[in-house]
Amino acid sequence: MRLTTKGRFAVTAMVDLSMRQTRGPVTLAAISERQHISLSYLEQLFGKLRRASLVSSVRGPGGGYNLARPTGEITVADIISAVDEPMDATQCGGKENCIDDRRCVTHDLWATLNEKMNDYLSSVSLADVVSHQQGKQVQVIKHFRGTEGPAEAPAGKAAEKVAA
Amino acid sequence: MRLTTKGRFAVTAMVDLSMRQTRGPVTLAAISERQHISLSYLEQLFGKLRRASLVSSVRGPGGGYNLARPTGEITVADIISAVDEPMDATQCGGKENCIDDRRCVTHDLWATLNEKMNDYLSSVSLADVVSHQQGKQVQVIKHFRGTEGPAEAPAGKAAEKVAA
DNA sequence: TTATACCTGACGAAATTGGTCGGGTTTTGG
DNA sequence: CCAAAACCCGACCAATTTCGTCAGGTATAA
Repeated sequence: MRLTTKGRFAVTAMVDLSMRQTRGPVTLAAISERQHISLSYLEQLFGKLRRASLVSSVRGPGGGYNLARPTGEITVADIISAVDEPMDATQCGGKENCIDDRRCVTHDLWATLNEKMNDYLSSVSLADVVSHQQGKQVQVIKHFRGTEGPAEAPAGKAAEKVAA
Repeated sequence: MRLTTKGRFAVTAMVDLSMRQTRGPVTLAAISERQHISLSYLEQLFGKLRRASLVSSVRGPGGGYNLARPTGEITVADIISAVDEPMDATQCGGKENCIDDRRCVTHDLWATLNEKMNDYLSSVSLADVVSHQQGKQVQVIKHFRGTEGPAEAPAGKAAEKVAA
């Protein structure tokens, strides 16, 4: 899990998409204009997002992008790991042939920290970010109640956290 | 708060230092050998760590580095922000002249997320990492400690915090 | 006084970032 | 049918960052 401006662009674009998609597909051109991200860069990012099944595309005039899942089921971690390839960080490349006797210290160290980071970012959904962004706080969760089916653990937890 | 391999090297080195410093200062050469990080790169990193008052140096033979504070009082966030200059991310550079009417969306969005990230990494101390690393599996962290009050304040506050 | 070890700055190759360009392909609507 | 809208794709590029080398310093214990 790497955290760079690239991931930020992606999350920013996805938040924009979340807030507009109520009326059909959203074009990259519109996102580009609103968020001041170059169209070509957005195309690269959304190519990855599509391949990661986070968005779906509609081609032709009137087309654009839709979220592939409800906002409550897409996490910040999903987005970031879709566009930022994971940094390997353990120079032994996952093997256990590190010269040290008991696996190089970095192994478990980063595995643990990575996991923690991922846990956290996985607990923040697009819905959380959007609702907070709109100043409405937790209201969005109520909105979803009937239509969403059984609420997932991460989303619900995140909602509590934001509410707290 | 950026998260790259550079920060990982720094944390790795600091963990190594933590585990060895019981018997006097630790030389960079020793860390270099154990963690397979080049000596010159370590010197750059420790220059920053020293300037951030996270370590203190002892020159001359028998010298090396010591932690400037007990392991429980140095957090992962301290280390990372010492070596990774913060990513600015809001292309308006903190100004409010973003072309959008109501401050570009990225502003409050990243201020909030940044704050959350920082809260988490600030809740993990070197002592936590080391004890977990040594297989003790001490119930890792008491994280989620602070985040109650400030998080939900209207966006302006978070922005201020980051700007400060 | 010498070896140890920190300290500093300049320099560089490689990767990443953020973006451009020039082409496609699919689909709507006139 | 045909043109325009929009996604799709790969090559390419400047700037920056990453990771590291090199060549010197300076402080200090032995």
